[in-house]
Amino acid sequence: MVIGMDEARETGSRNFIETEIDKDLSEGVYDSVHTRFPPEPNGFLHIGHAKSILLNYGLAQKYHGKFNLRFDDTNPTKEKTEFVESIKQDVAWLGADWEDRLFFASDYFEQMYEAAVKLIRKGKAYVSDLTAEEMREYRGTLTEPGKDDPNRERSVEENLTLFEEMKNGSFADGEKTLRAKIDMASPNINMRDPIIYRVAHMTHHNTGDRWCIYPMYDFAHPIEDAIEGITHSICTLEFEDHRPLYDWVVRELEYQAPPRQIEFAKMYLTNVVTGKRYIKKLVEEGIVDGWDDPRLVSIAALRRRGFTPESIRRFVELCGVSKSQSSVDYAMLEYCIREDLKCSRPRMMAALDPIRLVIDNYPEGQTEEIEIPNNLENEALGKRRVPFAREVYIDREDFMEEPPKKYFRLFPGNEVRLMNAYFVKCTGFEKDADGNVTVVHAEYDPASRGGNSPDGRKVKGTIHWVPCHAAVPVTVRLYENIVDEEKGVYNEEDGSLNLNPNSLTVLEHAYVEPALKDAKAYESFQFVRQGYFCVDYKDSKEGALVFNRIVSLKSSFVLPK
RNA sequence: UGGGCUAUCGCCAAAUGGUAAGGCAACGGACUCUGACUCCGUCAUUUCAAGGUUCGAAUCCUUGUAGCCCAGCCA
Repeated sequence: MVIGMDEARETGSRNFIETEIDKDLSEGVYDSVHTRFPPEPNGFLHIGHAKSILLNYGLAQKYHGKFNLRFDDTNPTKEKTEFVESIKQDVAWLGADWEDRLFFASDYFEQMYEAAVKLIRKGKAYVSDLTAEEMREYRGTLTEPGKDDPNRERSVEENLTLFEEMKNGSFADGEKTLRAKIDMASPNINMRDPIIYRVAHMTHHNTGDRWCIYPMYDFAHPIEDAIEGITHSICTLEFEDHRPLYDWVVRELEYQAPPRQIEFAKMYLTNVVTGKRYIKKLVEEGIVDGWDDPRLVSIAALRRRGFTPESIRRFVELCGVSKSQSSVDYAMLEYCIREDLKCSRPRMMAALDPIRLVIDNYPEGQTEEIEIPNNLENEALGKRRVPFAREVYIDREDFMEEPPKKYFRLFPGNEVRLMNAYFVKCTGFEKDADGNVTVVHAEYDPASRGGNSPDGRKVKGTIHWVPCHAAVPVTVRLYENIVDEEKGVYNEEDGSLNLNPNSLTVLEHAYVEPALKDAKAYESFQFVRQGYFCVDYKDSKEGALVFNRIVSLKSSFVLPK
């Protein structure tokens, strides 16, 4: 809750990264904070990236520092320009403002080349002739130390010449590499003379054919950070083992006030898939539309599903930051979108599985307009007028021929309120040959207009309705998580997924209020009664309303089977 | 089995030697023109385990246990 979070701030509760930053600031290591989000443009962003983006951006905000967006595009074999645009769009949508600081690692290739030359001159790097396979053999194993490269003691002059030849295209891919000279016996494999430059004759999305040698991540990243004046280089846990190398690079290159790497645990969510491999499989098998299918958790999918940037920001903040590997309950995300929409969006009526309700004592041909507040908890959202007539659609769930105990919606003889309209009392119903209820009959109390009876009598139930003559027919798509809630995410043994067969439900004959004909007027709305929230028309590919099932039906009345 | 990291409620997560916050979920109850929302209440004598130090330990020490990461010319 907001209160809880404010209290946490007041009591000085901070995450461990803030604690580290406070220390750096008070010790004068840095006098300001500068962070960055450094994606490789090789795919689409998902909820896990949102944590990194918002963490880095949030830190910059909190400390009145700066935040950069930088594409870490040092490997032309994997990167594409199309991803650059989608990533920019997602980062901007989340509200992380990089202002004028959009950078590309590839713009620093010249400086990286110079840095490599500097290392060679210092005797800290050398050109290797080893093949990939030999390299692996020389590296040793987790338990055995590696062996020195036969070229390890090449002269500075020779290394300089060879490296320049590498740059000039004299060698084929894989023929030569540039290695840092550190320690082949280090227990940390990353320190066993890591490769810092490789040859790759390939067109780069940004630099074209200008280069045929490309720096490796471990060499490039600290340089990128240092060039941009990053103070805290925040990354995920798997890079912990790389930190000694990061520090080695900035030390050997003699940067002043070099950046500091701090690692945090990635965000995992229950019942979702983020792995490219699994998503690829789902797409190929036609189970989902693509990477932005609302059942997935890419940023674009969440956007289509109706999540707001605010709800995701809140979610990330609520989850916190730590170094313990953890998996956040999907219910937490649902809570966040509910919280955001609750007071900020109009609440509308709909009949997802409609049956007709005929009010027999309401004059035929008569209509009137009922004024309904858009959101009782937020008067600023105003009111709308909904036409009312003798026949309205109600949801099938709101009527029962033989009600169980404690059912207080419509059943023969019972009186309920049509929301904001009238009290109606059920007088009968009709069935088709198959025994399905087709029409419910009722009589209304004209004195109860607006939803209250002057005689003060109460009804226990209030139900949604839409006028038959003016309702808007729609197709509704209900999305649930693709992964089975009970069985968990996937079988780690064989990599198979436990799919939820109900992840997409299409309702062909639903009706919504007339106001929704002009759907653009409402970015999203709530339809709480049936446990559904929020629609997203704008991004809807087929023009259907997209409902997001985020309130568990378990918490409302469930019809007995 | 070498190195690195992590272990606090079903799920996140605070507490930095001073006597276990908070949120999600769950469960009671009140309220209600959406069985929603809101509100009130319950939910760790104990912090992976066992020892030890201390007036005092989730925090320090010892020994275990479990999980994650690392042997790409990926990031």
